[in-house]
Amino acid sequence: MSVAHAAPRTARERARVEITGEILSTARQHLARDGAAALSLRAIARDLGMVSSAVYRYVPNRDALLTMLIIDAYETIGSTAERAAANCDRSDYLGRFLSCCGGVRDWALANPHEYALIYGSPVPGYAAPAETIAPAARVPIVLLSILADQTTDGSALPGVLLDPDVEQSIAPLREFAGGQVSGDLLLRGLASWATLLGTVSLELFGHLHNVVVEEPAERAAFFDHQMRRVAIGLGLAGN
Amino acid sequence: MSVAHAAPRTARERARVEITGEILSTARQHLARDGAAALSLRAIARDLGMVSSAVYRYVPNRDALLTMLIIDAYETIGSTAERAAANCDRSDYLGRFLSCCGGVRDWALANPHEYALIYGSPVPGYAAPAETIAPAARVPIVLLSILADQTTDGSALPGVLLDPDVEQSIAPLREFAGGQVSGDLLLRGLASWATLLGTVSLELFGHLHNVVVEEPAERAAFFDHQMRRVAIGLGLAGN
DNA sequence: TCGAGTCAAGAGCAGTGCTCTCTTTTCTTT
DNA sequence: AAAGAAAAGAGAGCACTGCTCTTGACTCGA
Repeated sequence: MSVAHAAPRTARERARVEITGEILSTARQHLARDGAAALSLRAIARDLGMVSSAVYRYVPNRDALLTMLIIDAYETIGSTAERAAANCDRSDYLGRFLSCCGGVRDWALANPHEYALIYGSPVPGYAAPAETIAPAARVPIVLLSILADQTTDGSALPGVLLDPDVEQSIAPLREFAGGQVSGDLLLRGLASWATLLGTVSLELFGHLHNVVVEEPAERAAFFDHQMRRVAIGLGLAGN
Repeated sequence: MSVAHAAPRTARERARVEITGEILSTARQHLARDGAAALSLRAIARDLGMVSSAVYRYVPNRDALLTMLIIDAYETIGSTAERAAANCDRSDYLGRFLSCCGGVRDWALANPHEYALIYGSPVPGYAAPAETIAPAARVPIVLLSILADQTTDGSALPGVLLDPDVEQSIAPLREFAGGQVSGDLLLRGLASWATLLGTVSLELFGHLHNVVVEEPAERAAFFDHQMRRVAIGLGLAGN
C-alpha cells in the first residue's frame, strides 16, 4: 500500500519500475491510436521486444492495465481542468467555469480514446475498482468549488426550496460538499456537468453530424455558446 | 432496394429470412447479456446449433451484425420516445418533453448495453454507415417537434439575436428544422438533448456513485427534477 | 558461495474473426 | 422427370487474442 518512495535500491528494482513504465507508456500509445478494445498485451510485448508472457511479470492482467490507463486518464483530464480554471481570477466565476469546460473539451478532442475510456461505455466485464474514484472526482470538484466560492462570497443564486425526495436524492453529494452550497445549486451544478459531458460526448461520438458544422472554429463557437448558457443557469453570468 | 414484400415464395427464402431473424435475435440476447465487445459470431452460431462459417452465409461480417443491432437500438429507443411523447396532448409541451425524457431513460435502464452501443464510445475501427442516420434522428426529432409546435402556436420563447458564427454553426440543423424555430431555441434544444443524454449516461455509466442515492425512486426523482429544470430553460414551463 | 527469489522465454489451451474448399440440398430450366 | 445452377452447410485452417504453466537463466543478500 506504500506509494513509490524514493529511488529504488537494487538494479532489479530499477529495471522493474523502468519496464513497468515502458509497458504503461506503450499501452497509452496503443490506446491513443487504436482505442481500448484493441488494446493487446501481446502487441505491447512485441513493441517492447519481449515475449507476451513476460509482461505478466509486471501487469497482473489486461484489466489491471486498463485500470492504470483509466486512472491516468482521469488524472490527466482532472489536472487539465484544474489548471484551466486556475488561469482565471478566483472571483471570476464565469471565467473559471468556461475555462474549465473548454479545457475538458480540448483534452477530449486531443485524446478521444482516453475520453471514451472514462466517459464512454464501460468496458464489459470490467468493474472500476475503488482507486478510480478519487481521480474521477477531480473534474466535478473543479465545478463544485466554483459554486462553493460563489456561495461563500454571497453572489450565488438564492437557494430554492426543493421537493423532499429530490433533496434527499443528492444526499451523498450534499455530504461531500460540506453543506455550504444549496441543494438547488448542487442540482444545477450536476446539470451543468451532465450538459458539459453530454455536449462533448455528442461531438466526439459523432452525433453532431448534420447538426453542427464540422469546422473546428464553428464547433468551438457552438460549444462556447452552449457553455455560456449553462453558466447563466448557474448564476455565473447575467442573462 | 425493395423492402421485404409479401410472403417469401420458396422454402429456401422462407428459411433464409427465418434464420437471419434467429441470428439477429440471438445476437440481441448476447448483446443484452454481455455487451457489444463480447459479441461473437461463433457463440451465436453455437447457440443456433450451426457451424460458425455457416453464419457468414447470412451476415457478411461482425461489423454488419453490429450495424443491424445499432439500427435496431435506434429504432427501438426512437419509437419509445415517440410513443411516450404521444401520450400527452399535442399542446402539453411540458408533458410531451418530460414523457419523452422519461421514456428515453426507462429504455436506457432496461437496455443498458443497447444504450451504450449507440450513445457510448463508438466501436473502434467501426464507422457507422449511412443507414444509421435516419433511425438515429428519431429521438432528437421528437424534441425538435415539440419546439416547432410551440413556435407555431406562438408560445415559444422570443428569439434572441445570436453571434453570427454561433448562428452559422447550426446551419445544418437550421436547414433540417425548416426555418420555423429560432436559432436560439434550436440551441436550447441541443442543450436539452445533451443534458438528457448526459444525465442518462452519467447514471448508466456509474458516474453518479456517491453523488446521487442509488435507490431507483430517488434516482427517478432526481432525473425528473433535472429534466423539469431543462424544460424551464426551453420555455416549456413557468419558472 | 550458495540458496532464495525473480524473470524471460516457450509451449500450450481455449477462444476469436474470417476464408477456403468440399459436399449436400434446393431450386430452376430444359 | 432429368440435368444444371445456385445456395447452404460442414470442416479445416490461418492469424490473432488473453492467459497459464514449466523450464532454465539470472540477480541478490546472507
